[in-house]
Amino acid sequence: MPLADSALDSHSLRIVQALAEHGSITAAARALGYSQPAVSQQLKRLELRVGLALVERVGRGVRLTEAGRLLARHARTVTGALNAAAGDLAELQGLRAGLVRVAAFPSASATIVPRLLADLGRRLPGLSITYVEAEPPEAVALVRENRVDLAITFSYPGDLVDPHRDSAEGLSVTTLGRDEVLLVVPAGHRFGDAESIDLGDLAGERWIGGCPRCRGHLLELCERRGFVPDISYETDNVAAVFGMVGAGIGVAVLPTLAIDSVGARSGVLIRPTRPGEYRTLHAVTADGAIGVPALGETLRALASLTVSAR
Amino acid sequence: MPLADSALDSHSLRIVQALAEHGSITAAARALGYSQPAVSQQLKRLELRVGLALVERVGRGVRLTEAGRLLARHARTVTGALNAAAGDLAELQGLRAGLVRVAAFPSASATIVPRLLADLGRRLPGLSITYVEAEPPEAVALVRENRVDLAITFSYPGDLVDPHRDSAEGLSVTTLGRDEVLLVVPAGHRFGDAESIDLGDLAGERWIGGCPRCRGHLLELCERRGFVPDISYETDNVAAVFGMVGAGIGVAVLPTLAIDSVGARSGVLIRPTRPGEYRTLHAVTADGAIGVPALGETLRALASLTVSAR
DNA sequence: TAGAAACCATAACCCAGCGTTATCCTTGAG
DNA sequence: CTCAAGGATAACGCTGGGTTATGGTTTCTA
Repeated sequence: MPLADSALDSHSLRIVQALAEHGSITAAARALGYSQPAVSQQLKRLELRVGLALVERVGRGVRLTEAGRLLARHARTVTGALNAAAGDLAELQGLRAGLVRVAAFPSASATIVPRLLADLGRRLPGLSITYVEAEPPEAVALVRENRVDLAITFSYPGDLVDPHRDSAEGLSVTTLGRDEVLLVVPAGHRFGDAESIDLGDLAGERWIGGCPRCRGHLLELCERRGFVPDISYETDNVAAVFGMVGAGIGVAVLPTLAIDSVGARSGVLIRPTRPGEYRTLHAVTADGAIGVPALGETLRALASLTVSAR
Repeated sequence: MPLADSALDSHSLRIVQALAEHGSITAAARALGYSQPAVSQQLKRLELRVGLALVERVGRGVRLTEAGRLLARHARTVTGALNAAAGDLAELQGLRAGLVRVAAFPSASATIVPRLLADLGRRLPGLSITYVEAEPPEAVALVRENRVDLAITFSYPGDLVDPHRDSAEGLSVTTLGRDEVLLVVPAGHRFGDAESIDLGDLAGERWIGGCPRCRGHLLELCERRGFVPDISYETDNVAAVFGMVGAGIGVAVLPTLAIDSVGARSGVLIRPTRPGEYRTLHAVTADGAIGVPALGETLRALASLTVSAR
């Protein structure tokens, strides 16, 4: 069969295209969600199949040869055609199934998601929604794997690990709004009467760490204030955080959604930080999927809910 | 990543397209060179990935659903783009490498191929040719696998096994000419003085079978004349056939190329059959590959050689 | 009406492609 | 000169995708 059938395939072309766009094997790998050796080996195998060099070493990097550039140009056509097919299929799927599969992190489960489901239930009774709880990296992976249509995620300023895998390649990421990060201190705390509390003033306190990403953010916040927090306990369980703070074991920072998810608790005070801290909420979908009517409606509903939540 | 990246790939689309073109999973499998379960399972996996039915059972066959037809339409674009890429790459390869890889059956090795190599050597000194001997089915497989650029094959009228695998899908098959099939009888044979010999007149003779395909053809020839040949010996070795015929052990039919490949032999007479019998010679290349200048030149040279060989 | 052929689905099995991690080498920047 | 960035290679494991075997259903033919 022709070269196209035995040597060229869409996956290989996608890799050549990523190399053309990102300039290095390492960057292309990151963009595609593979390791650097994976891309290096794939290119090597493709070169063997087509019988031509596609990349050449230049210094410590590589560049595409003429043959490689030729393939990269064709790759755009091929992936464009595949995306068009996927878009049409997704549209057919959306029209037919009227189904939107949603994933979100735990504190959204008790706050945003119930309101979203209620709102959509009223306005689009024929729409089916499935929901699974997943932290942002896992939720994004589910979108990439087409197991979920919409992921609600969050990111902190300065996050070193991008939940969208260093690149939103193949994803459509929409900012939904900000979720304020607040201090939780025991009732009767010496700064409890303040309208807001400077984090630096809590340098000597013991801290309750939250989820790994929240903890990472806490570390960064405190570092900016010039101290390293003494984290005595770590738990993802928001109610447990409240319990410990209420018992005077330490203080914590929690996002508003997390606080709202367990409701008001006696024995603790909640105060904004000075300056204010926030995390950003995102809606993540697959490229092209937004053309699916059901998903479009869901995103619009979600956006309006999170605007009013600000 | 979008559906295109995780669920849709060119290989899957090629299978959907083959089903659209050939009408059944069995026929699509034949066209693609796979077994029927292989295609059936691929379609099943694709359906799971895209989350839609692509085929539905109708009687003992299947037909494409709306989603399947949608994908088949897109498949034409995708495979067209891949073929364009392959064509450009092959052209670049041909221009650069100046290499043509040839495969042909044994009796061509001693006749057509040396003349081809000599002719091209004179006219295109910069061209490199590699040659491997292979019977037609194997030679065609080498073309399909892109291990060979050009295969010289033959077929007999009524061949039940098509060396091009039931379909020339992905191949370009050019008729080169006819190769007359002749009778080889011992010198002094009772019909040796005749200008040509009716096969029916040799019904009572003992026969020397040739290669499996030649033998198959012999059986068919004789069946048309109303008898079943008594095949005493079977060998692919043309010289051995001559030796046995010369020793009076039996008679044989051999194509002209086979006869020419070992040259004239004493002790045997060579006569045309009445009516004349022929096999057809073909040049087989991959679709699109003919655009490669070096291969184009080789094909032209081959065609002119085999025209003058008629 | 019965048997055979055509077509498809499924199961079990095997293997090669394709990802990973580990590690080393080369190049370039500071 | 040292360290970081980028790439290549090796070893390993896993899974997708092919095979054969086989059974079921449908349709055609005698």
